[in-house]
Amino acid sequence: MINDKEAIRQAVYEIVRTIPFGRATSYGAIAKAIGHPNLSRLVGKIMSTCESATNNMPAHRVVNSQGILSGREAFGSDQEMQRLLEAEGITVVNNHRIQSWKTVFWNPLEEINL
DNA sequence: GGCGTGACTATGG
DNA sequence: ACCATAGCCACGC
Repeated sequence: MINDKEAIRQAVYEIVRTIPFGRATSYGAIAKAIGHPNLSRLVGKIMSTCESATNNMPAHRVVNSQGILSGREAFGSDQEMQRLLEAEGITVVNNHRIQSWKTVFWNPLEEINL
């Protein structure tokens, strides 16, 4: 092992960049996908420091397990995360929760275990 | 090493 | 739907 911390961050970035347009996933799902099912909070931490605006990182497609936009405060403006989601056809109810979350949800494990 | 914090999650009232 | 609680664990002080 070279550097766990860095490896995890890179793995998270890869998964996030793999989320298809118009879909979204959760912190816990990403944590599982990288083999660390208990590190959902760390995934959130990584997203908060990923500089999505300047890093080609669709961090707006990552929400919590209920489809709630728990990270919307980190996008500069209050409605930026919702705006980005709706720009790709995802409806957000009251700047809070993704509508039809069950169908919008994309499981990275399905992509990995093809 | 202790302690508070957090873009978390599951469960229960 | 909302709030509280408990488990979780890296991170920074």
